[in-house]
Amino acid sequence: MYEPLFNYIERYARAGIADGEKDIIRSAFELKRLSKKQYFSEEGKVCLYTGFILKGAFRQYSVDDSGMEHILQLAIENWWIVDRQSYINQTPSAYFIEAWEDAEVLILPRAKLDVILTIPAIQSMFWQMSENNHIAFQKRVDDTISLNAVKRYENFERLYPQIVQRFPQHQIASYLGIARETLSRIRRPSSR
Amino acid sequence: MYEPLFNYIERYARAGIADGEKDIIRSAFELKRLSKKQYFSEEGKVCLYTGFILKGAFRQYSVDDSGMEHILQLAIENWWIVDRQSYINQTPSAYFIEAWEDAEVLILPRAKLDVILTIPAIQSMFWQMSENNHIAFQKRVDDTISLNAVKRYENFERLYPQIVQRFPQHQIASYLGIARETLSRIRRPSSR
DNA sequence: ATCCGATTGTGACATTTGTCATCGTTTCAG
DNA sequence: CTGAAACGATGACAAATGTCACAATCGGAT
Repeated sequence: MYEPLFNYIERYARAGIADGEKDIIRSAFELKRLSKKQYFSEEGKVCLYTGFILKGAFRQYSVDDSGMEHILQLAIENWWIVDRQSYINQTPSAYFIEAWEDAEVLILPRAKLDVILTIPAIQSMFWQMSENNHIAFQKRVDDTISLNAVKRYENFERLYPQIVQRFPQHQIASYLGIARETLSRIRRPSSR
Repeated sequence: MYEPLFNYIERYARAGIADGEKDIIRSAFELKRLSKKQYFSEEGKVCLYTGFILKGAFRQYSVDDSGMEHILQLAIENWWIVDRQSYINQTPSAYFIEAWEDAEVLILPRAKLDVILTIPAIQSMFWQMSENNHIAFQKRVDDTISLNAVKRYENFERLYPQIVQRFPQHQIASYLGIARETLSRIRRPSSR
């Protein structure tokens, strides 16, 4: 059950994990199952866990004054889900994180974070993650201010083909910051 | 000369720095002066330094196929400038970082990064910075996909009033992902 | 002081994208 | 199996934003 996590850590930390360290990790993470549409965390509540997705798909979104949802992140297997701001500072979250398919997640409570950070491979993995995350967000901002709807979608499709398969179109549209009708038209054969 | 940096570290790390540690920091950072329009780092070249701005203002931007500039970041005193991707991995950068006013920067070569990371306060400051940076980018993405041009500008103006004062309008427009004419119209009295 | 480039403002118009209404299709719980 | 809800497509139109052209203004270098 923990294997995908161990693999992930070793890949990103570019270092092995000792058996003793694996025990620490096993005692820090816990398995949680969520069914479709169940919340991993909610707006107004503290995000209690960092989750490593073993199975399933999630979306993280905010809801504006007019009730419109804006999708900030879509995630599938081997991705992490968490509202860092809320999780780290234990403050109320501005986002919902919702299972979009029945899911299995390894969850890490905030208090256990400091424990596993004593493991060098974990530290180095988190640095790397933080780095990658930064780069991805920077790229997303760059794309959003530079490209029109068509190119943003083509880009997204190229980068995350699996995501496109597993989420409905109107959620992809929301992620890209365009109306669902616009995405529907973009996907129409004539324009591609 | 190093005082603003020490203050910054102590504020973000929420911890003091010992005198010995200050010496390490002093020997890791070096002062660099740049005049207006001088590059701190360039597209295609490795970003050699992380810079802490003592004085002046910088912009980080990419240039697309049609020669259009897209501003990813604007920065002034007490901010950091670096293309993390390029700096960390020592790979060619996709961005230009340019002084927009005559500037003084404390620069940290990549090789010295590991040295100062042995100082706990520095580690903790970098975690915090990384955290804040993540939150800011996440917010920027959220704003960009959720809000129209007027609200994005109002937002920006409220968040970074100093920046608005010190950069020309067309660069603010580029940062916000709108045409300079559009921003000019937004700022026209009638609409506010 | 003066000149030149950078910056800003503005009108006219084009293009992109959003909004609204509606319909057909798919999915899924009971 | 079946009905309701979710999803996706599409036309008509509206609104937002971009593009182009040009004028006005500002600001620094000589």
